[in-house]
Amino acid sequence: MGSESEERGAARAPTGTRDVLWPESWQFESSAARFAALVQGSGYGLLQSPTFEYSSVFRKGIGEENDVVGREMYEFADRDGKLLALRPEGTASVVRAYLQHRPTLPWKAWYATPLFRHERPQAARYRQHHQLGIEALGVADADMDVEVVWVADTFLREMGLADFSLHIGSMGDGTCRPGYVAELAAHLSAHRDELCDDHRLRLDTNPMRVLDCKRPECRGVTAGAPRLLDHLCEACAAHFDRVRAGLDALGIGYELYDRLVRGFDYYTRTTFEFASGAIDAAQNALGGGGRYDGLVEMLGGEPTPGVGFGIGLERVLIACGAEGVDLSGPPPLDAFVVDVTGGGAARDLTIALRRAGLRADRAFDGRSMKAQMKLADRSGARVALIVGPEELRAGTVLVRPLRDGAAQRQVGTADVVGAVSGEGAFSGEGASSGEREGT
RNA sequence: GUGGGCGUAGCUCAGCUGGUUAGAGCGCCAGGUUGUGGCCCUGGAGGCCGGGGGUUCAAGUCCCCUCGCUCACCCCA
Repeated sequence: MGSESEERGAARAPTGTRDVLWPESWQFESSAARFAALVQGSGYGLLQSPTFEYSSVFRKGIGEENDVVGREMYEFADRDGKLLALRPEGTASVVRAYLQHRPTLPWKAWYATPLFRHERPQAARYRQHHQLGIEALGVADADMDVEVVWVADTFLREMGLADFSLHIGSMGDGTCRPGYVAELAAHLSAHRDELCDDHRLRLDTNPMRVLDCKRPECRGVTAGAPRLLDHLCEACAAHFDRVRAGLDALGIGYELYDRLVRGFDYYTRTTFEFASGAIDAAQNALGGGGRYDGLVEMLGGEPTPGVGFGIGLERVLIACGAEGVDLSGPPPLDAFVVDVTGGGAARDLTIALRRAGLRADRAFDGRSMKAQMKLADRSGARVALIVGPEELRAGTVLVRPLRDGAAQRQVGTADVVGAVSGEGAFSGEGASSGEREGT
């Protein structure tokens, strides 16, 4: 243990974390960009908030007896003795920011953030992972629940996923849940001896957790337990009906889960989860969310409704891999400059290309032409721009296409940018938006 | 927090019942082609065989400890 536990040798990333190198990292930035486009196009604005908060933000919102806050949170005192915590989930921070700045309601915010939990790592589970999420505060309308589910569902589909299912349920609210929990507790207590070891003990702190237990002992008991959905008050039942009607209207399929209990205390009414059918691991939840009409109050504000979701980016990408989704790679370079005259031409030409809005790179250290050509090939560039003694003398550049069989040709130095553009630069993106001033 | 599996070159791995200078493929570098990538050929660099201790004439190979990775439980994205 202790600070000297690291063995001699290369430094390494902390347990449960990982480095994502190029080009794999492209999947992260492109997915986040896709998400941003979707939510911004749906009226959500980015909330950029600190990665750590005062611990109380999470303790009050998530619930002390929840593992995420009780056992897994990275919590520490800073140099001023303030108790801080690295963000273990996304929603509480958004609500805290709302309370601090009081943006006009309804407030629709989105975020992309790393989350930290000190768990034992395993497949598809890390100590630092990334979530993309949205939160809508100040709207009680069931149609907002539907919108939130639609956004999540749409994002997953835009990522190319198809093999996943949506589970929805309702947690009730302050009117109906207490009565239900009492009834559930009574049922469970009557069968206390039949429960698994863990839940025999935890039964009293949070009876609803037992519904989540996968052990056969608990399953046996909960199979005959009173169902939450049968105990919703009129208002909650009507809300849930409207959510379901909305999903039906939008053609979003789902399965009803009468025992869907999300981990955090703040949920009320609608809860939902997306589970991948493709991930070959125990951790197949892609994301989830729900309504949390009591959270603002729990953190010290007036009663304010809210609903949102968080999606695990790593899991989405794992699911894409499992489903064989062909995630597009990064756009290739337009040109790679090969200079065998000392490097001065490469220096000037490369910068000129970049100033013209082209994607360009070059070789350094005066490597052999063969070595530079290998780098050009490996870079993925569409063309190599070769400058040798002849070109230097003639004031030209040899434009050599690398991706197709087209013939190479000499181009005057002043015309290189145009020639490279003409080879199909930016063919995918806005065709003529690349040019700046005419140079 | 609990349990299982595994730690040999940058990567994926081979090293039989312990026996001399530890191997392959890929990747990398160089040369074959003195102005040209992708294919091919040749050569090269690169390993305290995770770390420590023990058994033995001898350990990458056996034993113990430790660190790390990994999978599952728990919990969760």
